[in-house]
Amino acid sequence: MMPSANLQAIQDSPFARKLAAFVRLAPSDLTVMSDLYRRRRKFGVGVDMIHQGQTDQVAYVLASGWACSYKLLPSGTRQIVDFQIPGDFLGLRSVLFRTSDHNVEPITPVQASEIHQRDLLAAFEQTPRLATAVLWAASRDEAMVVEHLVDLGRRSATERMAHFLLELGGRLRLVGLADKTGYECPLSQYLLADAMGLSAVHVNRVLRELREKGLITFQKGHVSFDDYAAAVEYADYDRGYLDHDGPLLK
Amino acid sequence: MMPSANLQAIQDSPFARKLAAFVRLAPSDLTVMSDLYRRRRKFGVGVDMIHQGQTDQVAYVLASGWACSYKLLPSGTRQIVDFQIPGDFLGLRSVLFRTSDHNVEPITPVQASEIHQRDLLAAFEQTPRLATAVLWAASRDEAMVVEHLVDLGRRSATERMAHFLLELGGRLRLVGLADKTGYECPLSQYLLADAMGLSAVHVNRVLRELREKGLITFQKGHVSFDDYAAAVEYADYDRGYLDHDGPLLK
DNA sequence: TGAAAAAACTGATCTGGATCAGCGCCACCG
DNA sequence: CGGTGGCGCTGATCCAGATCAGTTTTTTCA
Repeated sequence: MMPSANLQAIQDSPFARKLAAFVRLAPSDLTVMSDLYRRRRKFGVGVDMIHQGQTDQVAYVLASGWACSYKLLPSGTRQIVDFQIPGDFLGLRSVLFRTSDHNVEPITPVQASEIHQRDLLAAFEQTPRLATAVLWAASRDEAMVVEHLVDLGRRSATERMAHFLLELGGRLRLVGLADKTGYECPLSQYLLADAMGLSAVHVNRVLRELREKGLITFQKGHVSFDDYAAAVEYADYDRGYLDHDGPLLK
Repeated sequence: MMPSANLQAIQDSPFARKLAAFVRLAPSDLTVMSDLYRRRRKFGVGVDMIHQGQTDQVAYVLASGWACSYKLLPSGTRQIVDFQIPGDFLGLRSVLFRTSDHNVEPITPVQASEIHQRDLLAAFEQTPRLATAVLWAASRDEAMVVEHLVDLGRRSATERMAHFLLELGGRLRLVGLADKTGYECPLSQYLLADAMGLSAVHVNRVLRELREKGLITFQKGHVSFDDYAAAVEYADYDRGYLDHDGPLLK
């Protein structure tokens, strides 16, 4: 039997907090999650966690730290597809489906729980609610990639940045790492540039513009929403799929 | 018992051809697919097949015709996220996961088979191979969305167009609607513009450039590869995840 | 079969963001 | 404690692609 202190610990983990936003988790779900969560690993900055072509049947759940998934181009530039924050799955696709076609790299030192395919599938059989929650989370992550695509295709650099910072805030809020006023953010302007399809120089100017517009300030590793409502309006940010209160499925 | 003429018909369908590229399908798989494939519907151009916020537990497999999924922006512009061609699933996400967050619109008159959630899940239970094949196909579609994101973020308009036309060719080849020399393509320059994040005017110039470079010609609804190898090189097109011969899983 | 609408195409001009070249400010560390 | 490399920041210049304003060709359909 699991000691209840342990159960409390898993309940407070970013992973559980995030899934709890999608379904109401029973104590038995938490026990299963706690088992999944056991095998901890650390990654230093600059050490790829997953690289292109890798076919391992292993995924991770981020416990702490930030990472990013990206694709390299022959020109030497890269496109960051998504950032991973605590509670996020990483390599879920390569476990459920096929081989990975992009790299994942830590941005800060990372602690992550290694999850093997068979353990995940076994857990899904034990608690279908967990499977539902994980698939919903995966589904949300994909919706964000689509939103990111719209960003790159049809929004101006400044709208794009505002949209991105709002979305990141929504995700962090889900795991208790942000509130309505702002959040800590370890992303350099170079990383932002690689994600937004901009040059680092222009990222700097765009951040200045958002600050001068009185919408969002990003300085010294901290993002603050100076006028949340106006920023939402400006960026055409649809909070529906991220900002909601309480589990969607009771 | 299913008459073998019928079995032949389903085997020649784009849906079966596509899945057969991922797994070797047994006759029993084909029988199950044929059942799924039964409920045919037609859609005229301009009639949305799926629209934002819809929560129906229904998906389609395109039997003939082309469609596109897109998101509208308040500015009135739109971003096309992906095109659907015969054999493609459409709304699979909304069936497996949650509500749809984008619109799907036919580009040409479309024939599609309606597939209900319970039928799909029942089919998966009967033939796990089918489930594997469908999930692999879904996985490939997502890889394409990521590739599209890289297009928009980090490739020039001309590279982007070349990459897109090559990728489309690869997809069409999988269902027997293209060969190495080219394919029929009903996309207007306006549609291309909405997909590539460009203006229609610029799409026109980009197509001219590709023609003058001797790489790809797109005229009168027909795409032809004038120098396939050079185009692949120019566009940094990774054929790995699309162009392969024979099923990946024997 | 002829008019109207849609699509392809073109030239001229403008602009958002890239690129180039640099400065100042830490944090690290030998 | 002086050097060095990373990061934030700035001004000047350039260019890919948008926008504007059409003309021509093709398709549609009454």
